[in-house]
Amino acid sequence: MSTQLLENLNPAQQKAVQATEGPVLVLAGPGSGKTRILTHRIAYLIETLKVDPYNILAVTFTNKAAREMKERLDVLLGQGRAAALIVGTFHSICTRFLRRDIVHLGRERDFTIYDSDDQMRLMKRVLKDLNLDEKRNAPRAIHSEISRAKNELVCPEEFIRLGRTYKDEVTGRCYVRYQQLLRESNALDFDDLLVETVQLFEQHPDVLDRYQERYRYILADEYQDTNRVQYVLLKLLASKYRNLFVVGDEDQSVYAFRGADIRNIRSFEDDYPEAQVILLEQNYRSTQAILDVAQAVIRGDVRRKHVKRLWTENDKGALVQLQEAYDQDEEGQLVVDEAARLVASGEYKLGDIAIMYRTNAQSRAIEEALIGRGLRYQIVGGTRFYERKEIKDALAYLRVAHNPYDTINFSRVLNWPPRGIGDRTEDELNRWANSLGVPPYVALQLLNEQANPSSEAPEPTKPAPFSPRTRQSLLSFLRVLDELIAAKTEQSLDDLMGLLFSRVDFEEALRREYGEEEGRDRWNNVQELRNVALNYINLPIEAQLPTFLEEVALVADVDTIKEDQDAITCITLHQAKGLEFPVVFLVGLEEGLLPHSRSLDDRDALEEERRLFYVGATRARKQLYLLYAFRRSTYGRTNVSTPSRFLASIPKELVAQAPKRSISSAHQTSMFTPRTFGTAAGGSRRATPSASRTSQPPAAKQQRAALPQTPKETRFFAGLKVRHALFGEGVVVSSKLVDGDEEVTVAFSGKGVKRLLASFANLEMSE
DNA sequence: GTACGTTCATTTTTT
DNA sequence: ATGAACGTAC
Repeated sequence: MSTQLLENLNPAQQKAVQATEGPVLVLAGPGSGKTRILTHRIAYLIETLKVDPYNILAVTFTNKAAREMKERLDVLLGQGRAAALIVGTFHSICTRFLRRDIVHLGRERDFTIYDSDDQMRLMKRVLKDLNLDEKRNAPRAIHSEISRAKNELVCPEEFIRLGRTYKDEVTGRCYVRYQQLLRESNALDFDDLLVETVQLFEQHPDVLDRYQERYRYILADEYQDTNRVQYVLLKLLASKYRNLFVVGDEDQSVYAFRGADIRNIRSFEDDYPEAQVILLEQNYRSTQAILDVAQAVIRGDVRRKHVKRLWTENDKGALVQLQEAYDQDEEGQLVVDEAARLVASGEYKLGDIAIMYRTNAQSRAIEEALIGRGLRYQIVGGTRFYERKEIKDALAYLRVAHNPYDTINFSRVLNWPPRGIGDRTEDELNRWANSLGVPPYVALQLLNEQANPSSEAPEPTKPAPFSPRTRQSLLSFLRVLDELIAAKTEQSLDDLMGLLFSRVDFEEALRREYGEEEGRDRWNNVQELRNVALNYINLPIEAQLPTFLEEVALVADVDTIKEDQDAITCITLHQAKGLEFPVVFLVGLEEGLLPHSRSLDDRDALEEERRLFYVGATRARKQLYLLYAFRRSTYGRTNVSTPSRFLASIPKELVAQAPKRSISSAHQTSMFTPRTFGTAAGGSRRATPSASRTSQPPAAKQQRAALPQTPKETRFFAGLKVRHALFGEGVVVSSKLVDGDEEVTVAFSGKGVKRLLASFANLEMSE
């Protein structure tokens, strides 16, 4: 087995794979087999150093990479040998940790994960709560400030303390409120997943120690793209055994905008003075012609101190093609014609070809050209399946069923489909809930209690400010939610969705909203979601919904690329990182696009754009095409454009500058018959992610509230989350002292409002 | 409260 | 070009 482990690796790669224990930094250029090295290193640890796979943690950049790594390990080691090995992205790994241990931070383990859409809605709610004008304070901008702060591990209090400008002051207040609402909703946003994990480790050394003991060997890919919080995470985990094996390439650092700090990789040797550093400069992927061009571009950065000298034993290969198109439509035409020619020649298949661009918006012209040609394609990114409105709406119901305190998704479905609850009512409900100190869902339960007092009726709360008619609408909504909440523990996810779609009549609602045709398309999409749910049917019922929701939140778009289906891949340069294709078209190589106009006034940003070009070019194995358009329309306006400055750093002899419109080299493509047609936009062309199975961790070990003999003050207060053996999860509405005991009014999810005596009820506090 | 028309701003890249 | 946001009419 060991022989197989090392064969097909060159000496430098072998050296990396067989490095002794301790910190290792592998600086490796594109196409040098980074992923391969990581995989083989893991195999080597297990096979030769006899490390238990259980003690290894590997961080990859995408879930797709994680999946592939596990598959390759199964081949190298034999099926199932590496089953205990943990491989995943920072986000999925941290989620895993938190599901287990977030209770130490006084939080529920069943937290909801907020994606960017949820985050934006939450941000808008924050602005509303703080009476800030959305026009003057762009939610996106404020959110990205907050996100940046989180990635640098700056908490709200510190942010305010450090703030200098008025804008900082506003952002600081938003940050505070934003976190409050997240907590009230029992939700974490993407950034929180990492931040909370760091907090968990910093505040609970015993917990950290447990993880350090478990993960004695840590490996991380794309180390140049780590940001502060990721860096700290790795550092904390690795600080005990110091077996940290990282792989990266400065020249491929393209995520500064989300806080990636190139200094993390540059100062690795300072952090770990005993580190072994291994340099890999041989490229196995691309032809010499392609490498020459890529190198020419990256060397254009005059500030670079040392230039990695990439080399390859591969053939020179075909010259890189450079071509100007008249406009973006012709650009699409040229690409598609050439792609069709390549396929017709029999040399390549559709799946060998990728079209890469800087911005998602560019995909449209390409897509139209592909449809026109009838070539099968897949677009990675853009409007993702899970970001379609109808999908988000369906998911929103499920997420509220899972976690009724999720304010944002609650608002989302409150009046969808329209049920007579307008903005006015929503505001009123929120205000009323705020004044009671409970989430809106609990406010609805109280409203119900006021309307139909039960036998154990708690004392009347502050009367709700709704007209009878509005109240009816609100209560019928509550009934829908409660039915779903009741069903989630008794029915499979598939049945739960069935109930949702019939009870809410999704099909009808979509038809009403979008008309016959589009309504049907969207309804089909929703049903596709139900198909995805079938992947979870073998899990225990109580694990199906949470697992499904978690995986839906964490799939990245690049994870959904299908290789088994022969199709051209359209993808942004960022997402293309780590991938390779025999044929690559880089389109839109113009000033303002690559480099992007937003980067023009910042040297660092500009150099990042250059690296982006480099990343794109080095994805190609055999053939690289560079295209730009003479004029391009953006937002309906057309402008004359200039070729990208990066093209200027490529020596003329390295490219074949095709005369205008000659890439297509005529229409001798009649032999070519398209096999399938890409589905037109709006349909469900997008791949649905296949879901892997993970079992849900066992139930939380809750802290039990110790009851004093004779309470002098209430231990429970409004808004506190509690658990009851019979009624399950609930939120305290009020509490008061009665005859030396404490009488607590609690609104239980799906079970209504109950009045309980603290001494008998055995309420467990969650925070 | 909803439906429909008008205006207006909007696009960098992502887990 | 597209879609969100706002106003007016029902």
